[in-house]
Amino acid sequence: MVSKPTPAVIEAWERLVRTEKTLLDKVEEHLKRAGFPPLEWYHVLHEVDASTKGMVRQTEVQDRTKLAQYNVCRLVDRLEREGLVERHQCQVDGRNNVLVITAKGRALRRAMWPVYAAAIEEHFGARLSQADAEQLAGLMAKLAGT
Amino acid sequence: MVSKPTPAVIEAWERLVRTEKTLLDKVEEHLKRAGFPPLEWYHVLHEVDASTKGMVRQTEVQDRTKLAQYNVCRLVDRLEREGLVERHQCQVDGRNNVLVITAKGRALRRAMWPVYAAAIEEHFGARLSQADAEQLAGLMAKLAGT
DNA sequence: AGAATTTGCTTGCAACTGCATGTTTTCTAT
DNA sequence: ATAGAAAACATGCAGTTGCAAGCAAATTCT
Repeated sequence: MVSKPTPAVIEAWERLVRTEKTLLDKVEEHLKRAGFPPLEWYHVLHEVDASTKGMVRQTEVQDRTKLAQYNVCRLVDRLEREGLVERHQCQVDGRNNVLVITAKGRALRRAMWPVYAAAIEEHFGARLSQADAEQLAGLMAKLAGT
Repeated sequence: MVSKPTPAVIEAWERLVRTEKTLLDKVEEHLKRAGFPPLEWYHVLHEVDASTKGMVRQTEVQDRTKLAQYNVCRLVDRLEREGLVERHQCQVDGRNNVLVITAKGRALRRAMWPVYAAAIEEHFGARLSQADAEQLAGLMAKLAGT
């Protein structure tokens, strides 16, 4: 049986939802002002770039970015069209796509990071102590289970 | 000058973004399964219903939901089309719209709440202690400034 | 007062998302 | 070995969002 949320929980939820949206908007705005594509592009490029030898299965990206399957599919379409990643069929399991980041893709990711990082720091990091950051990470970990 | 985010800050940021998205998806899914409209509808109805005499200026809704202006405009279009709110021109300042919730709108909001609340509790509240919830609210407050 | 600016809201168009479904490849159970 | 189920990806269509531009009421400045 599921009981009702306490007022403190509701309060925390509302703040979480509102604050996170505001932060994302601000970060997106930084990227846009710098002439870069949306945050999701970065996240996908990051996943591909960060994984072994710059290749991942598409489904892996899905899991890690929490994007819907069809959104990853179409986002990869766009990335591919821009020459930022390549899509190959997996040799081992023919159902999978293997994504490979290109030099251009890696360059874009590298160029975006300083802007992204500065935005994170300005709107997020600068307002938190080290302990705060760890606390927040801990709370998110609690929320992320199953 | 803006310095770079520390690893702890980056970690917290990534977890925040990913976890929040996951939670929102889960909550949305609950509403959908119960045959209700999206969360944003609830949020807007909530703002209108919760304010004095069930009316607010549209711009107020914008501020409180953090939705873009054109999104509020079009979301209100849909709510109006469904007979959930009414849009009137403000007597005092002709630029403003005043939103008035209808009986139907109020009823929908009331019907949605138990489902929404249960989802919040299941995926969020149940994983946090009272102290956790307060801590999280506190952290969000720090992040929400200016 | 009259022009210029600001504020609040709307809208055409293009891009993106969600839903439902389809296709192909692999896995499972008999 | 084979039928049935599942996993991974793609896609047509309708609905939603973002951008840029627009309009109208109020405020500010000269």
